[in-house]
Amino acid sequence: MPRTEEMNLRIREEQKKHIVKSAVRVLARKGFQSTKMADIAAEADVSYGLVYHYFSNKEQILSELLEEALEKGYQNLQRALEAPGTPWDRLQMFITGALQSFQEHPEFFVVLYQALHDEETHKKWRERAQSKRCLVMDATRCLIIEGQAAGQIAQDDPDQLVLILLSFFHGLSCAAMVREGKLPVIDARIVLRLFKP
Amino acid sequence: MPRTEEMNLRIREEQKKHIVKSAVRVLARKGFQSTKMADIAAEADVSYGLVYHYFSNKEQILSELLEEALEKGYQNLQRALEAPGTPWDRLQMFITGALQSFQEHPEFFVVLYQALHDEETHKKWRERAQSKRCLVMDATRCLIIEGQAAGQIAQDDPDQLVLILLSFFHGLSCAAMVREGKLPVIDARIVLRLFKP
Amino acid sequence: MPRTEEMNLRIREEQKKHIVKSAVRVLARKGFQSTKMADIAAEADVSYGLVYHYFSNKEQILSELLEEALEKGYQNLQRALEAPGTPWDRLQMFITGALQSFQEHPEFFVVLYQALHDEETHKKWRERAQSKRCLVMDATRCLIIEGQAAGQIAQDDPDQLVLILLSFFHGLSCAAMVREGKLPVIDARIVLRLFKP
Amino acid sequence: MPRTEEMNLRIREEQKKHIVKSAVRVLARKGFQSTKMADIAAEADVSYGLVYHYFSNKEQILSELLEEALEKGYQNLQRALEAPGTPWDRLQMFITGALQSFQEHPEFFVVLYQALHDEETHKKWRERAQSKRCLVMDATRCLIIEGQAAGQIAQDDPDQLVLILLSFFHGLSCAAMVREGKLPVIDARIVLRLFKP
DNA sequence: CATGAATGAGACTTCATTCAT
DNA sequence: CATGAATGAAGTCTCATTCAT
Repeated sequence: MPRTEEMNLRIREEQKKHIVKSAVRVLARKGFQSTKMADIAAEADVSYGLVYHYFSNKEQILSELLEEALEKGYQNLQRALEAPGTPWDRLQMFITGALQSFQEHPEFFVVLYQALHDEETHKKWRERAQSKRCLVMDATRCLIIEGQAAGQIAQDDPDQLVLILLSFFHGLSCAAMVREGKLPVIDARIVLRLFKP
Repeated sequence: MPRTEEMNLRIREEQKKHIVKSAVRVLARKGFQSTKMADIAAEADVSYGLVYHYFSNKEQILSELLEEALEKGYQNLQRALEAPGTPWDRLQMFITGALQSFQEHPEFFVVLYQALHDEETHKKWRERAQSKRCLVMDATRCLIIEGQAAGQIAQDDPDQLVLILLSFFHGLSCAAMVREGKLPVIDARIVLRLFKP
Repeated sequence: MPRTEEMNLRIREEQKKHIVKSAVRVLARKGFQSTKMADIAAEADVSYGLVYHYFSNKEQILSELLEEALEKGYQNLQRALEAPGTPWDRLQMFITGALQSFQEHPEFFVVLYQALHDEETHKKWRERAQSKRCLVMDATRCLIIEGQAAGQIAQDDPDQLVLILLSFFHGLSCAAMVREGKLPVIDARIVLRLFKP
Repeated sequence: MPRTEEMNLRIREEQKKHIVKSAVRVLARKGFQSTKMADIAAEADVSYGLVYHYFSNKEQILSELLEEALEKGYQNLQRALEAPGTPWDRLQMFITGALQSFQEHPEFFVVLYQALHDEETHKKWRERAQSKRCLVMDATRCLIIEGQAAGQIAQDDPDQLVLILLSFFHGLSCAAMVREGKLPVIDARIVLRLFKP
């Protein structure tokens, strides 16, 4: 009895997801250049020939993965921005959500930061990552300015505040990656003090 | 008549320094794996053969460079710890000094963070970098605890405070690297708010 | 459906053997240093990438090849030593067998002699080759001494007799290599005159 | 006071000789390909720049050295051939002289044999070495035939006798090279038994 | 769908050779 | 005459990718 079309489709779907999930772990640990196709295949416990069944090349894997990561990174901000409540409430929501994301999936963010900073990343992806980052920075700046207008946030240079917050996020996801699980859970209230008037 | 012994020595000395200085720039931009020897040679404007005249291989360059970076990274902390004044004063000094270092030589710190996190870095160097990082974390934690005892620093979990500060430093040096010069100068007073009781 | 496990194994087995067989020919002609991986690949009529699929580096090929050569070189002596008959009979058997080996597979012996004499050979292999040579020398010396006691072999210094015989073998295999086929077949009786009382 | 012309000349002469003498030792130990210019310079205890003062390149050193070696190798045979006495006397003289040469300067002969057998040697030199070897073989064969006619030498195939003798010489010089000094001195009378009727 | 044998571009590294001093 | 800094061609080796089964 031959496999049904549908079964094949489901197998494809699952294998692809499985490979991406494995890839993101290795990529976060080693970086794009250092990660060999064989590493990804080994982590996914499949032959490297199979990886080429599902992805046309190494870059393709990074692409799919970054797409997902960008999505993840933005969702949280969106949710916070669109939430009801004062600017302070929304800032708090953003930070809390971000902290949780980093704790849960540092790999995605580490890969994202690599793509953002590594000169070797294909231009197309670096630019997409950078433009997304700009969006995040702008949105965060707006939120801060709004909060300052409402007297809820300290009257410092918003650019500095944004830079401090996002730099902290970057460093935190790297730390979470290396010492997975052995990291203290960060209390959002401490971070929020940065913004206290 | 051959070149004098002394002249040769000076040439060697200067070329080596020149190559390391060039290397740190490229390495910070591209990462160890992505950086080709040809890239380093091109940045230093010498033939790649010459690079091998002075360093036995790529790893050797990283070694010399990390040695220097570890030194740089630690000096600032040492100075702050040994300074007179209250714990708060010393914390302020440490943060101010660190912010300045990142502004001036982000390359060194970025390479250092790469070595710290990249699984591909030769074990010897990853371990040295990690043990130095532990020293920095411990010293910072002590300073914080002292400050808390003196009532100058918020009574939060010192581990969290340390992690937040160092993560921020990491992210900041990466940001400084990518957008050299186009970054707002961070006011230490904002960062210090993290520690305000 | 993937190739069966067994087929892959057989392919591996055969390709490895094929490459070693090709390698020994080139190595005997050019020597280890002068033999490029490309030469070996060309002789085996495969890409040089494939050579690395089966051997981790050039040295590894030499290793496997020397292992085989040492085996070959010793077998003949063993057979002769363990044969029934007078010492003279056994000496005759040894010489006859050796002459035939050199005629048939001079390559192996030439490579072996290179490893023995060339300072560049990895120490491990030079030592193994030398210790095997010592075994051969010792065994031959014993045989000679036994023959002398039996009055069948001339009463000369056994060390000289051994040295003469083995030196001749060495030179002969080199000559056989260079002028493959165009060499007169050596009559063992002439060589045996060296040992006539 | 500047150096006189004559002094310069003598210095040149001596340095050249010194470098060739050093080169032949290293070349015999390592082979042409494996011998780096730096090795030769180190053995001669001069800078490698100086080697290029005296020789235009590596091949040139080999050339001068082979010229000398060919000379050495032929002289002995010439002397023996032209000596008075029976063919047997002359054969004895040849063998005795050869044995002594190998004892004293195995390096030259080893390098000569390398050039003879190594496919990588510049064609010109391989051909010169081979044609000289042919001369030696021919002369030896003549001597043997003459001896056979006189009833002094065994009535075996002269080609085999020549091959055996020269193969032995080759092997012996290699052995002498490796274990310089620790070799028993070969008694020509044993070797002469090969030719006894 | 799945495997791993096979290929070759490209990076690392060595070392003969040139040249300024 | 003498030195060693500087260069780049050529070889070793890695690994992304193709393809037969």
